[in-house]
Amino acid sequence: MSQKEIRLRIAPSPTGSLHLGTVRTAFYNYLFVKKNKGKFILRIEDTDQQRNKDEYTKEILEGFKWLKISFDEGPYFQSERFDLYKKFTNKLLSEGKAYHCFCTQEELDELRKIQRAAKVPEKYDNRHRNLTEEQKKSFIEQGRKSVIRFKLPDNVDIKWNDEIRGSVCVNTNDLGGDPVIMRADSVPLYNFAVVVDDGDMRISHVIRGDDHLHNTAKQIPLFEALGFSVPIFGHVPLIFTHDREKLSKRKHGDIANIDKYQREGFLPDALANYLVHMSWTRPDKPEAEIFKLDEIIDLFELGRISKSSAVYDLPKLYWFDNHYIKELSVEETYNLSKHFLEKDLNLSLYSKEQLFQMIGAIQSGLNKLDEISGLIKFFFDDKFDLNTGENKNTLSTENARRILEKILSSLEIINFSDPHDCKKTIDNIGKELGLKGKDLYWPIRVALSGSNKGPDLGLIISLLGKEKVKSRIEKAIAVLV
RNA sequence: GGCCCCAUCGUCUAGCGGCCUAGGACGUCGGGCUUUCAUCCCGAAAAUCACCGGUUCGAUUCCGGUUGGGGUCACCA
Repeated sequence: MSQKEIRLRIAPSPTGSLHLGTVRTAFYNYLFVKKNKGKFILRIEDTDQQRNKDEYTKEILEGFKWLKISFDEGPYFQSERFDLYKKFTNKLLSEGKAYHCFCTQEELDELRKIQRAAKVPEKYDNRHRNLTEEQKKSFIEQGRKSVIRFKLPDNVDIKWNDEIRGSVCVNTNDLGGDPVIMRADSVPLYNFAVVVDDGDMRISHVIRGDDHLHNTAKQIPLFEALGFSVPIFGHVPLIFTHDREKLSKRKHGDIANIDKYQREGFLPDALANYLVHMSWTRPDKPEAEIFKLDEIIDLFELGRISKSSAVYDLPKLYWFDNHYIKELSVEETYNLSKHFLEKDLNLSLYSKEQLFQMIGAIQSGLNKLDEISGLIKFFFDDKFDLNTGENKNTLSTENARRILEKILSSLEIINFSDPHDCKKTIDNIGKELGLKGKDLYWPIRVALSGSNKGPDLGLIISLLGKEKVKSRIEKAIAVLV
């Protein structure tokens, strides 16, 4: 046998924006492709005209771009390949491997009702599998439409060696009866379109979510019936919520969709690292959790992907993101968060250098980039509340008043151009008044920034400048009264 | 309910028969460094390796069962 080309695909459906689980399997696919010098293909599974939306397709494409996942082929759209599905349906039909089923929805519902009452598994009973010509004619004369079903072999164990789970076996009798592969309006159904495409595109490895395990058992006979070679499968564990159920677009849209992470300013490298590391550790040094995708390509093995589902944990994601944010230069951080800053703040108030100083002072505390505005907002306006409990407590002491008044009268001797000088002046004032530490700094902090925590005080004073320091301290003193 | 999958600290995991009185990371708590917060550094608590039987001189590691959790059972994908 000649060496088969390594070809993998990711096949999202535009019935929603890009799902976190899809992204994770995409990363695993990507890693495997790169390691084996294969081709990566993007296919959009848009056969469900009811639920598809163009904007989702756009979001999916943009999502992959943002994540720096690129494809060698595609995107292919299933909606543009209906002729192909039709052709293969006819092939199966002519070979007697598929048949017309004239059942109405009502008949199917009735069947299910009976099965449920009898407490037997609900499945199609293949009743139209061997219709006579007369019966068919009669149905057609009644004006009934027909779908096309695939003849699933009876009572056969479908076995495959899963790259992640090991050997898996499902009996065809537990697959729900002969599956519909094409509707009366010639729209192909998922399990059929997938097999036609995977076969036609010569996909060598199908790495997909665990929830497809039974679909795989359904699809293998289809590959064989169609005359395609069966790809190698690998089923990656699902992502769970803390409630231990699978992360779904509908129920957990707030965390399941990738655009959230894009919008809130997570770094793609952090997301990739977190998602991959969730179920995979490097073999050379498992304790090394921080890695970029490109660093682990050679180390990657599907077999090291954990079999059990992993619970999504935001704090851990934050830790990864914080790590990568700290690796950024101030300028990179500025560029990446510029749209947040421009939206929330009047940037013209400060020079770029001053902005860089602000960012440099708070960068190491960021879990995600959109937190940045909130942390430096006080530089831009004094709309913070001095009357809240903690602020009020800090300001309403006799010492606070002495400090603030002293600063007001010392405005002329402060060298605002240098943070260190600013700090030194404050310390000198402290010495004069016999105050230091919190007693000295907190009232000033609160008066200038509305909080007793934040960046270096000297930096705050320096960047704020004489006028703002003056007005804010006056305002604070007024509150004391 | 049928079928299938899974099972180590709260969470993610290392472990592939003796190195394990189970290691790392996040989180939590305590301490140090800082005027404060964050970062950083140090330390602690945290898993009778779900349970019960085997196999073995020896099981977290192998086998079987039980329990628990999950997935899936469409003319959705």
